[in-house]
Amino acid sequence: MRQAGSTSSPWVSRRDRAAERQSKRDAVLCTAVRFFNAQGFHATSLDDVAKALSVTKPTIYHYFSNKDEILFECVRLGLETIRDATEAAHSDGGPARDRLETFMREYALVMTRDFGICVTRTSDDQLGEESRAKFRALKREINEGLQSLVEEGMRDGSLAHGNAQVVAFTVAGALNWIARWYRPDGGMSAQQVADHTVATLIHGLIPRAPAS
Amino acid sequence: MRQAGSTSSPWVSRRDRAAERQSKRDAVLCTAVRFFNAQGFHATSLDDVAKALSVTKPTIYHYFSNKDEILFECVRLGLETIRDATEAAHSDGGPARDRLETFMREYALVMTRDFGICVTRTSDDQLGEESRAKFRALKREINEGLQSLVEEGMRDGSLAHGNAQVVAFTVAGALNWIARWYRPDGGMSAQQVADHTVATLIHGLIPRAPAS
DNA sequence: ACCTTAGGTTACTTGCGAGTATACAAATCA
DNA sequence: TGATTTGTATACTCGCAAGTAACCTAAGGT
Repeated sequence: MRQAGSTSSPWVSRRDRAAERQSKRDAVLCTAVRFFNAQGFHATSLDDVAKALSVTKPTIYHYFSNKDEILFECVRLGLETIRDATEAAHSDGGPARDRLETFMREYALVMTRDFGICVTRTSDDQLGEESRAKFRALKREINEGLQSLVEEGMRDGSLAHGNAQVVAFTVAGALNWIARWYRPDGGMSAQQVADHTVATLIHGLIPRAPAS
Repeated sequence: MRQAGSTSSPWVSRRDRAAERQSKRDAVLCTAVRFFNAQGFHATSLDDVAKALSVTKPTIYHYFSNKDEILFECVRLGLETIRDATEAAHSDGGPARDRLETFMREYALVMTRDFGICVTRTSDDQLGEESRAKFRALKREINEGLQSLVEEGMRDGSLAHGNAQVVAFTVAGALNWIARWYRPDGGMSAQQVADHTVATLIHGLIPRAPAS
């Protein structure tokens, strides 16, 4: 727990205390997201989460102002990872198709992890006013990033022409769905799932060589 | 309301009364599913639904034994349409690829309608014991049907070789996602969305002719 | 005329879980 | 040493919505 506090004196102060607070906050999120994914948000009481951490509910309220905030922080962690990947895909060089592929793989991997799973299981009616707005904004940002990547690829000829919006949603849907069916103990690694799913989307269902 | 009662005598009886009861049941489902889709299941109270129908809550309990049953009937209506389409796709003749394509289009269309939308917004933690089991069974049946169709296509050469399970989930994910983004007033008809999405999945993202 | 059943109402119970008031202990600060 | 801040617990409030009890009315069967 007591991480990187230069000297390991018993007098932990300022920076260290802040770090400890942060790590406890994180612990709440990690525990909460597992419950949310396993039982659903509404079916999870903060007493459940508290008990799993061997504390009581008011302790949780010491780190978060309400249940909404906890859920939002979970989805934020998932979404920001993906958003950062879109940004990387845009600033990198090379043909759009390659950048898209890299992005898709990263996206798929996030969907095999707790916070990513939470994103797809959360619908915005579970969040209050303000969180909902931020949640939607993040999702829109990601979708626009994905769509503009697709458009770029259609323009530079590395992707087949078509309705970029539909293509973007098709990709997003297939990738998001991973969160619903992937099980770590199911014979495939997360990486394999990501690779196969991306390959399916890229190459399509029908054979390449001699179209029927 | 008084439908097809042969003569339109004021003495409605037996069969007609049963039909009327059924139509009221259906009205509850139609109203409820709209609320569920708009606000989420938990955020919808049966008082809301009752008020929208200009009746009171106990009236609803006259047609359904609890809230679970209402939700389950909604998803059942959506899922059974899809399941029937899988069965049709299996019993029809012709190359598997064509049957798969027809099935996908039908699936996509269901996802633009209320009961289909409800299916993807419902996670099984919202249902009680028994309904949950039936819900899962239906979904599994559909997925197995889809997957075996894919396997058949890979065998007869009308579909590209690959991991049939991943392919099935990729298809299901892309199609299910339609329920999350399609808006009837968004410039595309349901049919167009279905066609474009299916085409994207079938042909893949990269161009067919001169692969870069 | 009378009983029964269907469909509906008003008014209630009830339980769960989010969020809070209050108190307490330990450590840091001055 | 005393004051203040931080983290935690115990024990509560409180509102909402699911589900129920009891009652009413009208129509159909006999």
